[in-house]
Amino acid sequence: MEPGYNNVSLPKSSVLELSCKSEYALLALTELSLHYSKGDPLRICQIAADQNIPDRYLEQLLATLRRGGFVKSQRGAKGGYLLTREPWKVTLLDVISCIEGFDAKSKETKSPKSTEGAVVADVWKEVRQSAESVLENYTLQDLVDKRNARQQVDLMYYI
Amino acid sequence: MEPGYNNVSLPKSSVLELSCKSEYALLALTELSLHYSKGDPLRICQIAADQNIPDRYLEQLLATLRRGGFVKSQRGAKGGYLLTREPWKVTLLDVISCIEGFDAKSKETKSPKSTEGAVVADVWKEVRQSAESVLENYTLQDLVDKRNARQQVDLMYYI
DNA sequence: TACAATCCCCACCGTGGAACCGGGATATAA
DNA sequence: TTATATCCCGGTTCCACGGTGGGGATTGTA
Repeated sequence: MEPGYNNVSLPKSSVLELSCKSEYALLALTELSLHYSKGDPLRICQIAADQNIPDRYLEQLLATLRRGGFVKSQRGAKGGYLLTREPWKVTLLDVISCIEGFDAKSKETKSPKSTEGAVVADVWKEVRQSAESVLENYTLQDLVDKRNARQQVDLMYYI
Repeated sequence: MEPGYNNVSLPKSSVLELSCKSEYALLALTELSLHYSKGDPLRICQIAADQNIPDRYLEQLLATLRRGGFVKSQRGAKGGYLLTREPWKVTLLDVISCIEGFDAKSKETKSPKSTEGAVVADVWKEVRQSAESVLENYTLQDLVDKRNARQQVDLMYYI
């Protein structure tokens, strides 16, 4: 058998964690959401500096988000990025699906041959759906709101 | 900044998937659960053949499970592996935590510096807990039961 | 005691993704 | 035209995963 993956119901993957990539993307989109009411674009290096993200890496992620229709870009001087949708209309699942690219991945259940394999695959599916339902219940606006609430608390502790 | 990981609340890793490793481990433990009432051990190559798992790889996983206290081994001729606990007392979360080794990982929240980082980290945590709660609600015995139920159905379709 | 069966341990390899970095082309405002 | 941005293509490093190999230790059985 060739190296790589054996015939199981799983594609590749690893642990039950969300990637740094997705976190960066959400941080950037939060920043853009905060800036949404004003119509001027935000530069990559601006977002990167504010959120402490390597700018060249962020560039790639924003490109993915642009292809996914979450942001639009304006090139040239005074250019940058803008949200295309209202922050309260974008769920975290939307974003993460785009970044991790598992839209095209929902078809790979691979028909596990053993009965046990199918049973485990069912559990896997349930776990994933449970995680996705959490992500589906938050929008970018929620992140902004949580951020503001937390800053209030931080401020109170500071005084 | 040196290459590798930037300072975010996430460790490494990737998507919301469970690994092949964990699936193999659960399949093997299901097999051992089926055999639990009889007291004789199961050989690695036996489990591997039944579940279609590469035996040399399964050996490593069983070693991990042994160190985790889920199975015990009997060496020498007529040796093999046995469950140490009753199948209904072992949750899938127990097993997967052992295999993926994220018991020692719950401390690495890395104190994200930005408020937004903390907000995203909260969501991450919630997602993880949601996934874990699903895994916590199933035991090895449940896998056996689901397997038997599914085999009934398969049999009906066969007739 | 010899021997075969079986687990044990350590080391290795290939692949693919994550997280970056660089350089040059292109578009745009001033 | 020039400074400022994004765009695009590529490369690099690191590491976990999936899998393989070899030799050693242990144990039942003849």
